Amino acid sequence: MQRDGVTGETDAQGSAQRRVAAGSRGRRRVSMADVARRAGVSSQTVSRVSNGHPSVVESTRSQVLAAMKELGYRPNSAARALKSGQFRTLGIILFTLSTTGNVRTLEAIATSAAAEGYATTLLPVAVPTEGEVRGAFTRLGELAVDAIIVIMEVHLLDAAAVSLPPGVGVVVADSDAGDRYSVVDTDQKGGASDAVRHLLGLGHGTVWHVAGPEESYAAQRRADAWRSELQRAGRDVPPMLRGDWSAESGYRAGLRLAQEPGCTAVFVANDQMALGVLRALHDHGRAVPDEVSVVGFDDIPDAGSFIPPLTTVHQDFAEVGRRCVESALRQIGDAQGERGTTLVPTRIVVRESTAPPPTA
Amino acid sequence: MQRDGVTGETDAQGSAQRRVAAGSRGRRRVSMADVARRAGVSSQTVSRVSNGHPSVVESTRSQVLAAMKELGYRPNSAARALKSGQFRTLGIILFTLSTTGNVRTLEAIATSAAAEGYATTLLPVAVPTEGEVRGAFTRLGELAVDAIIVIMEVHLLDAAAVSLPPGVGVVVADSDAGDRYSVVDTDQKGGASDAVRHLLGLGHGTVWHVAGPEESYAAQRRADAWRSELQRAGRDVPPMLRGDWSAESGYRAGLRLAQEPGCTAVFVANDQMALGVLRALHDHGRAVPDEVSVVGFDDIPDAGSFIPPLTTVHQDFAEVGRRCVESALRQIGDAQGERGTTLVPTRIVVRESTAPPPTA
DNA sequence: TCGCACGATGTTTACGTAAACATCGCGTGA
DNA sequence: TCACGCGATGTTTACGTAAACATCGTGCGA
Repeated sequence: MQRDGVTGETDAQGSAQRRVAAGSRGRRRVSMADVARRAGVSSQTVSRVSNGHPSVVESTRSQVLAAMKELGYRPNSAARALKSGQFRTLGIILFTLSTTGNVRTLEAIATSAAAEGYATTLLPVAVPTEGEVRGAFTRLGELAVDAIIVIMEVHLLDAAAVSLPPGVGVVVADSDAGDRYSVVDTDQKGGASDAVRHLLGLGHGTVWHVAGPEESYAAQRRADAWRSELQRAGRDVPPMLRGDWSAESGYRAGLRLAQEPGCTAVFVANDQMALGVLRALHDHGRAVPDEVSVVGFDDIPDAGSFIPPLTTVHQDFAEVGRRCVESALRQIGDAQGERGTTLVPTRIVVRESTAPPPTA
Repeated sequence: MQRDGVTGETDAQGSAQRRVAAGSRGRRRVSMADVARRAGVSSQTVSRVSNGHPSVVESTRSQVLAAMKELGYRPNSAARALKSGQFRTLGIILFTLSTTGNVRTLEAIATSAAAEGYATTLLPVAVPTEGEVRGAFTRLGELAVDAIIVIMEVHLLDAAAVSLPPGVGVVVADSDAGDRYSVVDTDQKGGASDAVRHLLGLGHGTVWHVAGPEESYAAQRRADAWRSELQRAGRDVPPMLRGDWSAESGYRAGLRLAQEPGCTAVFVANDQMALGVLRALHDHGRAVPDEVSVVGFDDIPDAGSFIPPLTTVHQDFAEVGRRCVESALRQIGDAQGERGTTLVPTRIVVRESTAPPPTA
């Protein structure tokens, strides 16, 4: 067939047209048709080779492969997506990359997604107002994504949910969201309880708490666990201090703790704030861990290099990311993905910032 | 026209077909044709409204808009990309999100890109071997991106460059790359020189250096600037120590520095390592800044919360990100984007880790 | 008053791929 | 020996959009 005169003529026409279509600047990308022509097969055969379809005889396959290589063929993902209705892309919506947790989770998501042949599209939302989020989702809806992973507080998601494109799965990381979405979360409660129990186990009478910002669900749950663990043990619950996750806010909280003579143990809701607390205690001559014990949360890479190395609750962000991708892909496959919550366990890492209380 | 009997019949047929096409699961997305039918116009008119084309009369426009809203129409970006040849997406290739610089740069890129209506696709490369990088680029080539921003050492890029899809612009952040690519970089040399001059200006006889890993171009340039600044001032150049950017490696370097009685000033190539150095000095009773002054590089958010707050060289990652996007978009527009290097200035932030040397 | 220009809208077509269906030829069993 | 089946390959078509071109009507100048 490839030597048929009529076909030859059609080819010539095709090329001419194409040259025109390509316009004045830059050459058009190589398409299946080009490869097909070069290899002397139909474009459908090229498609089959490209997708590893079994019913292509070896000799044909290698011929096509050679033509692809020669011409530098690369499949056009837009066309593929248009035809198949799948983009092989996950959208990630988040507020900020300034917390370690988000970054690590994102990294794990991107890595696992890549392993599954999925790309990861980022959609940062600068200011967490409802309007902003809604805008982000609208854009995501138009965006080429098969599923969306949300790394943020879900109550902001609520207002935006209406504009979620139907048929796109949503996974929420590290938030509540209960029944409406699939959720992958760290076991905040377990981790916080472990931290408090560790301190009580060392003999401290009670444990103070520097919490994260009010609007953070994670912060809230860590605080709740701290409170109920103390109550269960029948201890006094000291007033709760609040920070905004930053080391600076931790420093401010630490200044107040340094004035409290009765304070011998602190559970800080994240490592960055713990860094600030350590500095405040140090600045006011309160020795850690000899006078005051400090426990953080997250186990960021630097935690082992704090002064002193920080005892903290390790979060497995990588696992969270992996589970998010897993759940997202399952939703893509299933259409009606399950809605459950997956809890990723934590573990406490004991370093040098905790010790028994000073014998009074 | 919209009340024509034949047209009505066509409508009915269309719907039936559509239902079949949608298959058993989930409904097909609303297309321009659906909106057109509902609004009683041609799909081309819908396209015009969708793209804000001027020659649509107001009454028609609002009719179409209403139909879009009613039907929940969302443009199909795959089709749009196929037709226009543009994805409105930037691809980011990087090794790791574990360094602050990469994360901040990425964040700025994503934000600026979003502001320009571009999405950002992440392509992490787990292990920085040549093979890995090549794979990443191959995938990026198939990926739906209009330009690529590379955040990594360029010598690894070299091997991979061959598989770069033609016509896709490349911007390299924070590396060399000279003439082949457009480069946006922080003024490493200026920043490092400032750090050394600051210490010499305080009266220190010379300055030690804890460098980053050998294969890092940034580390190399910071070390070069340190050396040449000392030489220019006619000072001794102490042996250089090396870390791998981590706080832990900084600690190890700090242990060695603590043994050097003559060492009164250290320039550390990044803040994380500086954190480790601070702890090592602290552990060995060397007071900072009274006995030893320490300067970092990066100005990570926590730097002000170190013990003591760290004097460091501030990098404007946000600006780097912004410039990267700017350059990438220019390349998309131009086809032949320029190849120059853009330098983003640094500034030294003086905190409490530096002071004049102890009077011997 | 007639024709032409221009604005608004409709029709056709192509983008690159892959599913669905069609065809062709060869081997095998009755 | 012939028909049938099946594997390999080709042909047709549709995905949703937007550029290019076609058409229609209206208003204005000669």
